[in-house]
Amino acid sequence: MELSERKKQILKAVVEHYIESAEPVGSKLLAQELGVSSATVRNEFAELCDLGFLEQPHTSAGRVPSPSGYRLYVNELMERRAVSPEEARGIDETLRGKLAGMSGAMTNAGQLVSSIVNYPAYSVTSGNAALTVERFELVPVDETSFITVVMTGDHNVKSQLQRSALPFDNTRLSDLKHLLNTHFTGKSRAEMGAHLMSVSEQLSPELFLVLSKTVEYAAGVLDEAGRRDVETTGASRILKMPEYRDVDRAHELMTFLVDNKENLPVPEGDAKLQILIGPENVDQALRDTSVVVASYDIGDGMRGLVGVVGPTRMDYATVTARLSYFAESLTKMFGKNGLPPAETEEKA
Amino acid sequence: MELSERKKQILKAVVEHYIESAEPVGSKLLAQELGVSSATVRNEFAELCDLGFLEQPHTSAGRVPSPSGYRLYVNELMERRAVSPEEARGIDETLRGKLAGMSGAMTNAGQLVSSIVNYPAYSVTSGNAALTVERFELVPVDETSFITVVMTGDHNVKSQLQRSALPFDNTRLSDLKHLLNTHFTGKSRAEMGAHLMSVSEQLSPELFLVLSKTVEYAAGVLDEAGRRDVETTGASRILKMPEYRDVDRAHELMTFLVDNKENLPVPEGDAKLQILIGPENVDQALRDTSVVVASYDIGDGMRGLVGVVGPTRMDYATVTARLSYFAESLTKMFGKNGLPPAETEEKA
DNA sequence: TTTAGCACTCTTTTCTCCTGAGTGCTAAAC
DNA sequence: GTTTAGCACTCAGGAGAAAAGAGTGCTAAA
Repeated sequence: MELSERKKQILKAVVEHYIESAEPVGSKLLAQELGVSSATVRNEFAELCDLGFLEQPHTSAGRVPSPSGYRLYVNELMERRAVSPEEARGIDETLRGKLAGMSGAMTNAGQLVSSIVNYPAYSVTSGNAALTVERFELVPVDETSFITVVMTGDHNVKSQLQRSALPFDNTRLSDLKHLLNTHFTGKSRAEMGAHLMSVSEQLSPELFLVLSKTVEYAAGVLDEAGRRDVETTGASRILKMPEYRDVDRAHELMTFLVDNKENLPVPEGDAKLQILIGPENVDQALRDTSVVVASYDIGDGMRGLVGVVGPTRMDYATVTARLSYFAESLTKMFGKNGLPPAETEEKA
Repeated sequence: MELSERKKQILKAVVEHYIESAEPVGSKLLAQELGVSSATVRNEFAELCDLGFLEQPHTSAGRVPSPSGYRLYVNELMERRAVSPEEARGIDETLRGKLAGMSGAMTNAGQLVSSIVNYPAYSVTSGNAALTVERFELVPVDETSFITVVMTGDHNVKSQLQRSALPFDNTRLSDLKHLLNTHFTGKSRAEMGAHLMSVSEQLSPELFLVLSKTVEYAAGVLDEAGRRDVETTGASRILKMPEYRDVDRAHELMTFLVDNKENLPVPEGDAKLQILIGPENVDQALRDTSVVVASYDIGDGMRGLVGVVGPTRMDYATVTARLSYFAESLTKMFGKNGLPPAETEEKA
C-alpha cells in the first residue's frame, strides 16, 4: 500500500528532526510545521507506528524512526542532493592535502573520509590475488650481495637487497636471472613454490638457496599485493554522539572497528554506493549502526572501497552526497595519473 | 628527610591498593594488614598528606597517592621485578606472531605493546634525517620506461617504474645513471635540489625532465626514511578504566592520542626506560596520565621507541617489567638479523 | 607512641514527589 | 469522513530529603 502524501511528509520530517536533535519528535512541533493540529499529526503518527515506520521509546514520548522508516526515507523521501560548492571545495582541499602529504605522513582514504563526514570510516583495498611476477631483475652491488627487483603484473616494482654466502660473478647472476625470468614469471604463488621444488635437484645447493630466497621474496611481494587490507579511522568520533554517551556501548563499537574490521560490509555486486541500515547489517555488532559504503575505480578494473559507520540516526543525505563525491574524485584521480594505491614494506 | 620504614610501607600499600581498585584506601584496611590500629594508620596518613605524598579526594574519604607519592613509589618502593615466565612466554608469542604476520598484516611495535600491557601504546621510529643515496640503478624495461632503483646509505632499497616521453636507448640510460651516481649520491635533499639546478642547462630539456623526476623520487625516498613516525594504538582500552567512565575525558585523551601523537614524550638522553607521572608530562593533555616509554636498538646506532599511556594509577611494576622485556627482545631481534624497521610506498 | 572512643563530615543511595512533555481517546466541528 | 479541541493518563527526569556508610580528626587514656 502506498503511503499518503502527508504521511510521507510527516515521516520525512520525523527522520530529519531526529537526525538533527537525537530527541524523539513530538506531534506539536510537526503540527506547527504542517499547518494542521497536533491531534491530526498524532493520528498519522499512530498509523505510521502500525505500519512499522515509526517507534515510541515509551508511551509518553515522541516518535523515532524505525529501521524501515529510515529505509523508506533513504529510498524515496530523502533529497539526493549533490555536495554544495563549499563542501566540494572542502573535500577537494582534503584530497589535495593528501597528495601534498603523500610523500609525508601515510594517509589512507578512510582517514580522509572520516574527516570529511565526521563519522568513523574505513577503507578497503582489495588486493589482486591473481597477480603474478612479470619480470625479475638482479642488480649486482658487490661480490656477495645484489638487488632483487620484482616487477608485478600491475607494473608495480618492489626491490630488496639480498646477501648471499657465496660470491657472485656477473655470469652467475645473469644465469640466475634467466632462470627466474623463464620459470617464475606469470606464475601464482603456489606454482612458484612447486617449480622451486622441481628445479631444486638441478642446481647446486648454494645456488638453490639464493634462488629460493629470491622466489620467497617475490612470493611475499605477491602476498602483500594480493592481501585485502582494511583500515579504520576516526572511531573516537562516536564519543561525541549522544547514542554513545554510554561508555560500554562506545567501547563495544570501537573494539569492533579495530578488531573486526575485516567484517565491515562491502557493497553487493558492483554498486557504486550502498546504504545498510541497522539490522540490515549481518554482523551482530553493527545491528544498531548504519553503514554507507562507496566504491571507486583504481584502474585495471580494480576497485577500492570507502565506508562510513555511524548510528542509525546518521545524516544520510550529507554522508551519501559527500561520500559519492569523494569516491568520484578518487576515481578521476586514479584515471588521470594512476596514483599509488598501496603501502608496502621493504627488506634491507 | 627520610621517611620512616612504616611510612614507606604504608605509602607502598596505598599505592598498590589504589592501583588495584581505583578506590581511595582507608585506614581500616591497612591497619589489618600492618597489625596496628586504624588510628595509628590515620596518624601516619595525616603526616604523609602533610608531606605531599598522599591526597584526600574529600574530607571523609580514604587516601589516594599524589603524583609525588607515585614518584616515590616508582623510585624507591616498587619491586622492580622481571617478567614472570608466563609473561615472557606471552610476549615471545606475540613477537613471533608479529614475525609470522610480517608479510601479512602490517603490525607495528605499538600495537604489540598495547596488547601486552593492556593500555594504549605508541611507537616512534625516528627517521635518519642524514640519510643519503648510496647508489642509483636504472633497469630498462622497454623503450619508454625503466625502473629506478635507489639504494640508501642504510642499505635499504626502493624502486619505481618510470615512464618517459622520449624513447631511451641503453647508452642514454647508462649516461643518465652515470650522471646520477656521480652527482647525486652522498648528498642531502637540499644539495640534490641545488645540484639539479646547476646541471639543468647542460642537458637537453627532455633528459633534464627525466633526470629531475628521478631525483625527485630519490628525494621522496629520503624524506620518507628521514621522517619521524609516531603511531598510536589501543586508545579504546581506556574506556574500560574507571577514570575514563566520563566520555568527555575519554574523548579528550583519545583525540590527543590520535591528533597530537607527535607530542608524546620521548625519553631524555639515552635512557632505556623513562617513567613520566602526571604533571611531570609537559603536555597539558597528559597532565593526569602517566607515560612509560622504552627504547630499543635498531642497529646502526639507531633507536626505536615504544611507550605506554595510562592513568596515573597505572600498574607501573607490570608495565615497566613487560615493556623492558619487550624492548630488550626487539633489540635482540634487530641485532640478530637486521629486521625491516619501516613501511614505505612505491609508485607504479 | 599507640589505641580506643566518639562526634563529625561528606558521598552515595534510595525514596518520594513533582513537573512537563507527549500521548490516546472521545466527542464535537467542518 | 476528516479534522480538531479537550481531557485524562503515562512516563522520564529532576529536585529534595532522608538514611546509610565509610572514613576522618581529635582527645584522652593505656
